[in-house]
Amino acid sequence: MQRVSLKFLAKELGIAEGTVSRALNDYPDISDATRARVKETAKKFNYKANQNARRLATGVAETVAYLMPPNTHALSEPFVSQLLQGLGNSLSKRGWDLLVVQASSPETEAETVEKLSSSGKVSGVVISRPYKNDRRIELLKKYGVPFIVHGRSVNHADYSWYDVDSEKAFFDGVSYLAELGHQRIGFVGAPTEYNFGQMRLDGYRRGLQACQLGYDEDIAQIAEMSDDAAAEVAAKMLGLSAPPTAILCATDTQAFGVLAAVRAAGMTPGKQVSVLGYDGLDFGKHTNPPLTTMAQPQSHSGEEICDMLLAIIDGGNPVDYQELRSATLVRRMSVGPVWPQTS
Amino acid sequence: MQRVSLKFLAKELGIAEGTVSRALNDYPDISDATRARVKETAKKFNYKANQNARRLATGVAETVAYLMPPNTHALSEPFVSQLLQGLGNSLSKRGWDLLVVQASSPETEAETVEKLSSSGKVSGVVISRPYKNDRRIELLKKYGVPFIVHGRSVNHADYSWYDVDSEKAFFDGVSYLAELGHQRIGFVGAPTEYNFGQMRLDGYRRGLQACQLGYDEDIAQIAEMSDDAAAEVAAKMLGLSAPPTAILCATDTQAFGVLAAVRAAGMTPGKQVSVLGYDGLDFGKHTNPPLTTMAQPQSHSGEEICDMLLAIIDGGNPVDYQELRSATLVRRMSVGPVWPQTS
DNA sequence: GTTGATTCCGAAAGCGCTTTCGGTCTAGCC
DNA sequence: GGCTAGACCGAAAGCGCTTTCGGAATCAAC
Repeated sequence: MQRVSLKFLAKELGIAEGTVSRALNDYPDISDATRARVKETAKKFNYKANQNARRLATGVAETVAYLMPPNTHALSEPFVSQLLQGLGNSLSKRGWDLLVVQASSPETEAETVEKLSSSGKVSGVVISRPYKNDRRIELLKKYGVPFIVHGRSVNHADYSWYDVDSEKAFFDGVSYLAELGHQRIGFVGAPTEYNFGQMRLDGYRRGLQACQLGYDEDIAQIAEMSDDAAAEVAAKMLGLSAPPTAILCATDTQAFGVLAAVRAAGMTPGKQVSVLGYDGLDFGKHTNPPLTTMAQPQSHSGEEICDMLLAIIDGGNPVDYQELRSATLVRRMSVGPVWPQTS
Repeated sequence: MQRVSLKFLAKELGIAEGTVSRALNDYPDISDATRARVKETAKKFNYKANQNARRLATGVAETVAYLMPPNTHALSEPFVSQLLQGLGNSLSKRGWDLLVVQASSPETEAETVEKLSSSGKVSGVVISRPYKNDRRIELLKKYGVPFIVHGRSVNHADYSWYDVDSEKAFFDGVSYLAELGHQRIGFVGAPTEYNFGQMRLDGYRRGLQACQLGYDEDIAQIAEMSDDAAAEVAAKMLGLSAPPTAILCATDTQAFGVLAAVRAAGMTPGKQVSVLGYDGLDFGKHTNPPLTTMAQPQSHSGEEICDMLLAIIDGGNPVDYQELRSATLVRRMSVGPVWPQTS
């Protein structure tokens, strides 16, 4: 396979390399006639510019990187493929590339970001699920690489982010449960090193206060974001002398585990104890019973994030690109009014 | 931020650019002393080679692309993130990049492959879910780009692939169901334009034959790979005068829908009608009832595929890299012995 | 002290593209 | 018909790195 280069085309057409390049890139100083001629033979020989050369010459990478959260389990991170798809979609429209980068471990995340920033191979990066104080964000700011974070760290005033107001969602979740008569509302939270874990916990606590309910740490526990870990925690709560009548979960995946724990305790979710998830995973339709959950409007988050990032790359001010979406309740079967006391 | 280049380092050290480069790349003709000196100041200034330049110069892209299946729904493609994770993991160990490429539509897939192959930006590509006769595979062969397909097309003798023997799995699945006394075994298949769809159908039919059961197309239907589409098809089967007592599904996602259809018909999956899935999704634990399924050993498929691809890129013969794995049955609750006739 | 082999490094030529700069050629004007 | 403007294109520099080649320096050996 003879690589067809600019030089080749130039020789073929009998004109200069630079002219071919300009013709292909629609420079105004090329006559329509030669432009047409060039484009035609380019197509004829199926010419595709060598991206590495082009990028070296222009200095623009035309690539954005997505930094995968480390050690994710398929079940725990369904949002990743959605996001990726959206990003890839928008990017390809512009002819840009999507690089998926993975740190081998949480410790090397910072280093990974550093390498990414200084290797010149990306024009922007998006990261997910920030910690409360996220090293990666600092690095990205330091290097001046355009970026946007999917989520928010504690101090999120001076960069671009896209997030769902989960604090409010959990606040509302508690209210919703309280309106159904629940007085003992449990919480299975996500690790608070993640800011979203903290925010959801905060929302839960604020909700409790607003409803005049006390916070009891026996029924407000943090669990790893897996179904099994959540199930374990929930089982303990359920075994308490004063068990919760409803349990709010930081993620749907955890809620799946909690559902299992409730059933394992011989009770029916949605009856003796309600469970409310968060994420809005489609899978929730199929659980036993179907999971009531607070859904993130994540259908097009990838596209939106991409557009925001591109805007920043094009010179926009990051601070102008901060989007806060809100979750919506999707009622299925796992939440019901408080069950009459049986004891 | 002053970009620190080779030239910068050279000036800093008072030696030639080429020398710095060779020192960094461990050429044998550099004294230990200068090599050490170079590496030290490189680290000091946090030098990271410009990848575009390096790739242009060496001609090797150090990048592999994963071609995303077009229009996938999160629910239908949980394998994607697993695969991506495995690929990314293995690649990053070698310092390579993972490009995620998406065709905007099935029609443009070929073009996308073409652009990928001739733009020089990838050293290898992996594609998923081939069609029976896959244009992409032909193109990849034509361009001589190392690649490996996750799955197999019909003629798979002369390229590298990694697949699970789903034909056998479905054959076994039928036998398993037959042993439980089922005589009318239905099938909800995947579109047969995909070779895996065809193979699973073939396995099903072969299984039927082996068990001396007739093939009845009323209860062997193809559906799109979504829960809803499968549910619709299953509902029709269940409404037949001679409905199946067990239904085999091409994918777990479809099985979820079938489960729902069975329940909607007022029956209990695993009792009046058994349903058997394929994929082994973790989520199957949480369905109602938990889904019995044939699990792909996909835990490390990404890593394995990556290793195979790298071996080919390093000069291996593609034909030497063909891996056929087998599925294993994971028994949960959705399959049971044939239910006593009620009519 | 000359030679020959070694070791180490500098110089320079690319890789394939972009982009600036200047020059030629035609058209338009008085 | 000379002059100025465009219009259009060729030439060449450069992006940041790799790699080959040859030369200088060092060393050992006779």
